[in-house]
Amino acid sequence: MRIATWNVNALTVERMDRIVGWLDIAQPDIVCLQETKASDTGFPAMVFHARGYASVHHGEGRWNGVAILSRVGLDDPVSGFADGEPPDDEARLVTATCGGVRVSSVYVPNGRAVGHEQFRYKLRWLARLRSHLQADAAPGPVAVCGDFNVARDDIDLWSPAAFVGDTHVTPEERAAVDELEAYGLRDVFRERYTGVGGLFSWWDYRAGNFPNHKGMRIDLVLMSSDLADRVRWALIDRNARKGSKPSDHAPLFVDVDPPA
DNA sequence: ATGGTCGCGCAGCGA
Repeated sequence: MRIATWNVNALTVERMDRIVGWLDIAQPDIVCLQETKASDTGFPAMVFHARGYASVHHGEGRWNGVAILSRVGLDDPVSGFADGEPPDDEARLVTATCGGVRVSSVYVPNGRAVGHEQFRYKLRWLARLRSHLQADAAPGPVAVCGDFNVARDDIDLWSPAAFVGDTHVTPEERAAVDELEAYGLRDVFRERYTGVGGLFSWWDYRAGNFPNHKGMRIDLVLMSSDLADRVRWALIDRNARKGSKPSDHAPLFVDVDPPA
């Protein structure tokens, strides 16, 4: 079973062509999308349906927006946090059961600048994600996939010096993701490429950063151990970042023996 | 060269 995550940076016409073309080539079974920037009524569910994918979308229109596509079933969808607290103002989380896996598509707030109100929101949001996972917990494997806007280690940066004092790399942000690992989720891509640098999932559009290999690894697939132990391989599909009108993120996919 | 490019939506902000 192939599980993918991709921050697509809006579902423009050109971007939809890319996504559909990528589905045809990569043949993922489950896809978590972020930054659809679509309303729920504007989400092109029929395009995905025609390719054999059921879908759930949680959107707000101009900004954010997350979705899950699945061709191995899609049940019990939940939009946003399931912790019983007041709903988040922004559409950044959607959860569903696909192929026996409880899958969440997450778009963690960017944080804007260290100390900014949006930075505090980011830290609160990551803490609340853990509460959500605990509240949503049921027996069986879990996969939390998406744009975490956190580079977990300096090896996930093209240049650690370039990010001193910036968001995405602070101890507080990294600790917030470590808390998810303490809860029992594993960064399965990094497990397969221990100590290997230069493996990025996002590149700034500006200044030729992509051809110059100036990127960050901020998109993650976190899996519960029962699933992480069954991973066969993982790949960031850098080819999908090439050419005209790309997203600024590349898709990450993980192949796993399906749960028993 | 301390900027650069996108998307949204029609100015300028957010990433």
